[in-house]
Amino acid sequence: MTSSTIDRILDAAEVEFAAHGFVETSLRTITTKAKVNLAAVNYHFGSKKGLIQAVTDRFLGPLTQNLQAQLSAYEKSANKSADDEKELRVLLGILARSCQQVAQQNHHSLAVFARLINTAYSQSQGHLRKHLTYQYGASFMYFMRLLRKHMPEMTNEQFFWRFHYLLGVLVFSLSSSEALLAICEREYANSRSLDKIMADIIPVMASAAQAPILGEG
Amino acid sequence: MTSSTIDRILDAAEVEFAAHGFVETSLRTITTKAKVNLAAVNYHFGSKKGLIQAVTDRFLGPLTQNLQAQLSAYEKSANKSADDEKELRVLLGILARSCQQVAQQNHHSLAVFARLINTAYSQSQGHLRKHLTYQYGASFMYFMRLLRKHMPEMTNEQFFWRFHYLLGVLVFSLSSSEALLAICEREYANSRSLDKIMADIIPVMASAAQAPILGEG
DNA sequence: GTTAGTTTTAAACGCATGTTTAAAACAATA
DNA sequence: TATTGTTTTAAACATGCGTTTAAAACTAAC
Repeated sequence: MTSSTIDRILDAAEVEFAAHGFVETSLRTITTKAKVNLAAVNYHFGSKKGLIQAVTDRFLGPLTQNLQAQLSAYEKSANKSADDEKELRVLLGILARSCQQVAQQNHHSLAVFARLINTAYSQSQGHLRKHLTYQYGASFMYFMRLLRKHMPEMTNEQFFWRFHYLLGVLVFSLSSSEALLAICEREYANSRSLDKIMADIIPVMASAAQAPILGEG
Repeated sequence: MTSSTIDRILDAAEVEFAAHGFVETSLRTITTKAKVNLAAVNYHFGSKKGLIQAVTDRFLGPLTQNLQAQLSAYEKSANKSADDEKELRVLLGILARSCQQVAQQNHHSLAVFARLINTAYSQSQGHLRKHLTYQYGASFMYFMRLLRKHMPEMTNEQFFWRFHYLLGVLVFSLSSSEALLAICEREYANSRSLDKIMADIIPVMASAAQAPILGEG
């Protein structure tokens, strides 16, 4: 079967990328772990860049689809609260659930996804960020519009920044999850899980979203 | 003057590291920008790893010193509020001011520092994280202990996680600051600054710190 | 001015990387 | 079975990297 080669590469790449980042993971490591020939990556994905993009798309495609469905279901539902914080939690919960569902169904690593976003944003040139924005920007605009409704006392610019502060909680927590979970296990003899983190950060993000705005921005 | 070589290397390294990360920045790029010979890095710092550590230490040394001083001054001061959120803001403000002061005085980039923390945490092996913990852990424990006092309704473990969620806001915002500031300029025709971000996130982090704890952790 | 120690320099080394090549193996069709 | 197109393979390629070397240049002390 031909696609098993492709899938094995994607699976191995995802694991290695999550553990060691994109630059520090070599194609030789990936192809060895995937038990395929070194040249297979260039044959099937054209280049390492292509592979990274494929790993991304394999997650973001289903995610945006899932998110879109859940958000429009939410939008159609009648029982909305007047409490902004509550609605923010609902929306952030939808995002979290979407991520978890897609990750579980397709056996993807949330950590690699977070690291990807992290890398995309912190690179100053940001080819990856532009690709993501171009490809999936519309879906996330939808999510942002719904969030925006419950953060009414801000200008658009203030919302832009606040949104990225929230994103920081999510992205950093997931990016560092491996290290943090290990420290937690060692320090508190308590083995948490990524699901627990996801549940944890929803009220944190909701509170952060509603923090007062200081001065004039 | 001999130290000008060392300083020029450190300055150039800081800028390049901030822009392109540690792995993606070559010594050849650094030494070219610093207008020094390629071998100078290995002569003065032993290795690339040593250079990265030197860049770190040049910032973290003064930072912990500054922070320690400001925190003990804070601890000695009498006018404490009973309002936890207010005190959290004061403490987070001290951290922010410390970072800014040290960055400004020594002409360091806050962005590179944030990326360093980011990298240190998201690397699963985390040699850098362990070095930082070992070298500067005590100073930040002090800060954490003071924070802890105003987040009393949590277990130590819950505090550990909450603290890193807050850290996510700071680290992601600063790591991505270059990209975010550029987007903001383009999208809203408004040129913010890093200082504005630092001021912005204090109430956000304070609110996040006080978010309710769900279920049992 | 000679000497001893430090710093700088240009060149090379060894190695790991992403990529390409061309032959081999395989699959499907007629 | 012969043919065609696809996939896999092993080997090689070119490049860029961190590092090392040994000679040169410089600095300071005597």
